[in-house]
Amino acid sequence: MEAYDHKKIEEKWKDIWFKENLYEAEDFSSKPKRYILAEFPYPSGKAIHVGHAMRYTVPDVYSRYLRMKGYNVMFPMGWDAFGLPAENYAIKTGEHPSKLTHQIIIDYKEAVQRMGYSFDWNREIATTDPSYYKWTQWLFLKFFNAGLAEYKEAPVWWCERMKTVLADEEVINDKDGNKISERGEYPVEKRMFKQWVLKTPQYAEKLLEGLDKVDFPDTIKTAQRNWIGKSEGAGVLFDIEGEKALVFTTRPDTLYGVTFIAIAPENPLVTKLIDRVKNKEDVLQYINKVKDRSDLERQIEKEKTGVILEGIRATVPLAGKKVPVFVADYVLAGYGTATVMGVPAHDERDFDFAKKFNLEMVKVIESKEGKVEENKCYVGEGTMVNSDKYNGMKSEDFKQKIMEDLEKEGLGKQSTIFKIRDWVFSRQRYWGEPIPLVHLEDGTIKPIVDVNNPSDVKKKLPLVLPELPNYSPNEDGSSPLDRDKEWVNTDFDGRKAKRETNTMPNWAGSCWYYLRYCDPKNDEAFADKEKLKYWLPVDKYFGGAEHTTMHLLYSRFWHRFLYDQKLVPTEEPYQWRLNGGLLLGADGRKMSKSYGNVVEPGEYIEKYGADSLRLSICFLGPYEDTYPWNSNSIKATNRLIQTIYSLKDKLSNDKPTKDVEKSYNLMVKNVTNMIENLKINTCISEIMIFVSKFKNEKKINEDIYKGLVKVISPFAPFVAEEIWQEINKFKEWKRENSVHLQEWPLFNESLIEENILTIPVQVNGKVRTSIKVTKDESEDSVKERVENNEKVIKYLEGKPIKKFIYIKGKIINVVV
RNA sequence: GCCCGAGUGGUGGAAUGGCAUACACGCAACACUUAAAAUGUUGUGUCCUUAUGGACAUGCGGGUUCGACUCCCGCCUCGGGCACCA
Repeated sequence: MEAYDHKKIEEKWKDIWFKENLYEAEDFSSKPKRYILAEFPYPSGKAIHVGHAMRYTVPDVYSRYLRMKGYNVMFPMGWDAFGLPAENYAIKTGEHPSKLTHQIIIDYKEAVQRMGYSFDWNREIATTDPSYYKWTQWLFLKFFNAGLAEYKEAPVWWCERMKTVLADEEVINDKDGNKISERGEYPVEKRMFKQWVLKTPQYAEKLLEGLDKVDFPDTIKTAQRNWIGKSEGAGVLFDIEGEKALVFTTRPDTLYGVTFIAIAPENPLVTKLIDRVKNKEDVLQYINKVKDRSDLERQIEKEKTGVILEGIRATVPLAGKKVPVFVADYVLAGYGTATVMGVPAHDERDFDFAKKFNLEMVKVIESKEGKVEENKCYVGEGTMVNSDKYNGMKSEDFKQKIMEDLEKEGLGKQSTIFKIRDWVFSRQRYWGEPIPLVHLEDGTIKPIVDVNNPSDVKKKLPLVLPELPNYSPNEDGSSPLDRDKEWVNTDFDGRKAKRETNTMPNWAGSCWYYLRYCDPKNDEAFADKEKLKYWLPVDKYFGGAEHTTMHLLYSRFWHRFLYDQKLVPTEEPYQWRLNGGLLLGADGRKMSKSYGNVVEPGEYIEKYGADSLRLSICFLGPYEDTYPWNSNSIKATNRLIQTIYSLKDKLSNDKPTKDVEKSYNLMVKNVTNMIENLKINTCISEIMIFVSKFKNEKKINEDIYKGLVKVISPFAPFVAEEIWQEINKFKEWKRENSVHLQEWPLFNESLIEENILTIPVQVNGKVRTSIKVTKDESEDSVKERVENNEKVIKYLEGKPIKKFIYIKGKIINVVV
């Protein structure tokens, strides 16, 4: 009897599988395809941690299972190696990012291979590889040519610490409500900058519609819907001293309750009106003051602020009433038309503002539930009052009616607006894809290549990122690439030109990586159309919750645009999505070096083996939940493996006992169903239950043992292969003999079913005893026996039976 | 404030209308051992009871049902997202 030596076993199979590329996915195979994707890692430290192991183990188990079920499975892996995480790490270590990412990729690859993940290494990609980012640049130009990429001056988030702008999605709130960067958690502030943006709002409607067609958890769908933020309402034209002011409102039914107009300090209307304003100095002073206030200050300010434009009046359309006009910073510059019609009686914010400035309140909706108190704000629906000829209408009906009437007069129309903003797509950092555009001296911007001309593309792309010895960011917010004058100064059709020096954000490469996996080595196109047609959409996409409104939304946006360009065959990239939970430190806090609670998988692989680690990760609980790391559970899973391994010394051809046969078939049935439904944690329980029965047998039936080895092979691939080779007495390694290319075992339902069942008997819903019934016994016969059962009689206490319920094979309930 | 999600033993969790607490961890006792570790066996929701047995328990309060962790209504707590979005 030899002891289980995980080190020897795992080292051996890791190398053999890699050399063979055992898990190759075949383009155009006649087998049904399954595209299983787990988000690729971005290198931001020197080694993978156990959190990565959690993210990849479950998808790997599932991929391995599908392969054994006869699917042509693509389960690819790559490296998202551009961007801030890698560059910040490079700065910290003093190593050049290009050298550092190269080394990290080698380390990560070794680490994931040690975990036994069944990736198809022929499809490995790295976003930093020029042959990859050539196509990131090409795709960007598609956006540019379609008018969806624009160079635009706008208030954007600036991170002083990282010296770069960030997208809205990359800015989060800390515990105190301060705005910080998602990456690094540094403070950020709004600043005016000229930046490249991709116009996501133009795809807002399509991104919303697409959500109805995919199988995502509700949490993701609602989070994306909230982020896109669709509001339906009306655009209404007000006249302000001869200037047209468009107001967006979701409540046109409150039009007759308008008692003031408020416009954002940044609204250009202010400039148009300012010379006619009597208190010009006050207004300018207010605008200046507001400009210096951060968004945070604006938010925490309890009282609303603003200033009246003296001598200026607005006319409410249809009503004809004249109302005062204010500049107020509760009106946001970036949303709607930056102009609000103030209805204090029916909007909380307008109410607060009106109270502060002692403005008139006009109630136009009477609540259904009865009279609304004077000087209270009522936001519900009801009956119209104080609204001229419309009095008495239901507010819901009036909403329609007023829009029609406004439209007739050319004073308004239905309109829909979205919260989602332009996606700020340029960064003032070195480690990203260069944007393939040039600026001519007359200010025009041109792509460096005609994307529709293959020979031009071949000649001019990729635009390679120059090797800057000093890649640190500039203090003034310009790009480090600006310093490389030789690179910057170029020509375009014989004219002098300067290259665009901003780089793309770290999200760029991940927007389309799942497309590249379908055809990773193509030099003529980002991917072959037929291959995309074969593989897409991604059938199961596993990733992190933190990407819900970032990568997951961005890549849906790219994909939908590419679909409209007829470059991809499906409307949506991912058919199904599951967000994985986190693995916390043993102390229940987020794993972090500063807490000293980071768990390195290497330590556990060393001590117990990757198989044990994989099992204990699977066993923790559902994939989508978050858990503190518990090093004890790996001891249990290690014990399980040792037990299974030792059973091979008791092999025999003797018939198995009925009990073992039943238990085995039940285990196979349950594990099969559970993997299909991705309930991986309970699979381990089922295996444990069977093994603890099986191990007590004096002799181990060989066929059943082989079945067991196949069942554990997706979970513990190394030890399964080792046992499989040995018990089949394969002299030398042959690819087709790998346990991982075998067929998933079948189960025999008839061996699981029992003829005699033990059924619990309830009296008034409480279990009091149980009786044995045969499978086909009639209800009458069961009833008779229950009625005569001693215990039942005792609990009936002589009362007559009101109702007798027998759910076949499950339960009996006697009601008195 | 609004929108999602979740609350089950000492701990991770199982059970989607049918025997609540599977499977583990931890703990305790015992066996093996000079001893410890490892391993194995048994026990382990709470309360009453010597036992047999019984009562109560899935955040709280109601409801539907023969039967509710599961479905419905109202709260509480925690986690996450959005947040002056007109």
